[in-house]
This record gives sequence, structure tokens and C-alpha cells, in this order.
Amino acid sequence: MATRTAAQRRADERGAYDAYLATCPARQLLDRISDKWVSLVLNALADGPLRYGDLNRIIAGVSQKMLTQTLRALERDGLLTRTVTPSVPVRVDYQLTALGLSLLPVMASIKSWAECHIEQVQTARTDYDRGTATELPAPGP
Amino acid sequence: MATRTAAQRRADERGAYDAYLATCPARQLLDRISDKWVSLVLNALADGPLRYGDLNRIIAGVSQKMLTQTLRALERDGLLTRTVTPSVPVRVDYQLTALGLSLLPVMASIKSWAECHIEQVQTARTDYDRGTATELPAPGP
DNA sequence: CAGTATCCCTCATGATACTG
DNA sequence: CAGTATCATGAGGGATACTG
Repeated sequence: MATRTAAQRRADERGAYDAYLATCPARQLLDRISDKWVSLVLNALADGPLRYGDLNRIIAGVSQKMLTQTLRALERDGLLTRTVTPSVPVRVDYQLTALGLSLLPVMASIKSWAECHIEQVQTARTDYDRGTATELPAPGP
Repeated sequence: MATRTAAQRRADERGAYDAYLATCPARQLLDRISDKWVSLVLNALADGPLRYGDLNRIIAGVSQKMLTQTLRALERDGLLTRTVTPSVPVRVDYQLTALGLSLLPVMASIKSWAECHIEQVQTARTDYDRGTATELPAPGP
């Protein structure tokens, strides 16, 4: 019998690919910014620092868990700073770093493409969903 | 009693936000391109059309299911075309449309930022993971 | 105020098997 | 060759309750 099934082969290929992707800079960035809450947080902080509660209100539907998790991830990546003021009650401010700010133009370019072309995409979707009927002669009953 | 609990309030806010996000062009685009296989497919097709089997080989770890699903989604969005040649055996070619091609520069800008700054991000991560020890005087035993 | 801890549940992904 | 169909799983995300 074969020492290696097709399934095993594929699994190996997947492993190698995953390893490659894990170290791919573009992949890492995409994984970060494509997170729903990340983009919203970056946007909210674009105009200046905000407190935890502010973010919680501005980003309407976010749960505490996801907000905290998102902020921690961004802090870890050096995209924002977390400043604790040990008053009573405690106050915590979040602010974009230079690195975080440098990301905003990238987000803007994404937004720009989207706003210019999303209509074409939506039209394409509608056409596609209407079925391939357009390229077929109407089938008779 | 309150006609609306805090939980209900939050749920409503979430609903409204979700609805907003669902129609936000930038969000839609991010959701598309951030998909692991989508970016790989777009990249693979950047240099010209390829057959299903080619894509399956080039994008090493992809399963048939995910490849087909990805290609269908991109076709639906008008980002690529699917051309069936009814020979025996059948032959199917995938090719980026003008719309799909116009997306490549956006991907490039993402890649560019990542390659320029990912090192800073990784340094930040290492520092963060080392603990906040750097900003605290070494705690004595 | 700004979190942490816990449970729960859905949905996306992948492996496998079958087909025109 | 180029898919479709079906099933299993596991990670992500939300609701809820508790705390310094």
C-alpha cells in the first residue's frame, strides 16, 4: 500500500501553506484589519483619544468582551496605547500611536475603492442571482 | 417596570449597527478580500487565466469545496469570469475581469504597508508579551 | 468605571464520498 | 476534469454575572 495517501499529501501541503501564510506580512495585516471591531475602533480613534466607555457607546453594538479583546490586541500590536489614570473611579484612555495612524491611509484606500466600485459589484450580484437566464434562450414550457 | 431592559436596548443597537455595516461599502469589501482563499485566488489569477485544476495545485492547501465556493463568490461579484469549454473532458477557465484587476492595486497597498511596518508590529508584540515589566521597577523577591 | 470569568451556541471550514 | 453532497468539529462571538 502507499506510504502516503492523497489525504496525507494534502494535509502536508496545507501545513506548509499555513506556515507560509502565518508569516506573510500582508496576511497578518489583513487578518488584523478585517476584524469587524478593529476597523471600527481605528476609525473611532482617528480623531483623538477616547475612554473605554466612549468607545463602548460610539461603537454601538459591541459587547464588553469583544471591545476589550480588540483593544488588547491593538495595544499588543503597538497600534494604540492604553493609559490608566488611577483616579477614583479609574479612568482609561486609548489613543492611536504613530503606527496606528499610519494605517489610516490604507483603510482609506480600501474605503475609496469600495465606494467607487461597490455599485458594480452589486449589479453583478443581481445579474448573477437572476440566474444565467440572460445567456440562455428562454426555455419553453 | 421598564418596558425595555438594558439587554434589549443593546440588542436593538446591535441590530441597527449590523444593518448599517451590511450596507457599508468598505465593510463589504473588507469582508471579501480578507477571506484567506480570496486573496490567494486573486493573486494567482493576476498573471492571467487559469483552469480549476491549476488553481487547485497553485493554492496548495485548498479543499475542493473552498476553492469552488471562493470562485463562485468572486464570479458572483463580477471580479472574475468562469468560462466552460464543453470538450471531453470539460475544461473551465477562470480569469479576472477589469473590476477584479482594479482591485489588485488595493491589495498591493495593503501588502506594501505590511511589508514596511510588520516588523514594528512584531517588535511591539514581543515587548508586550515580555510583560509590562519594562515600565515597572523589577519587583524584588 | 473598566474590566474579568463563564457558559453557550452558531456558523464556517474541512474531510470524505460520489457524479456528469 | 471539475465539480456536488453530506457530515463532523471547533473556534469565534455573544449574553450574563461578578469584581477591584
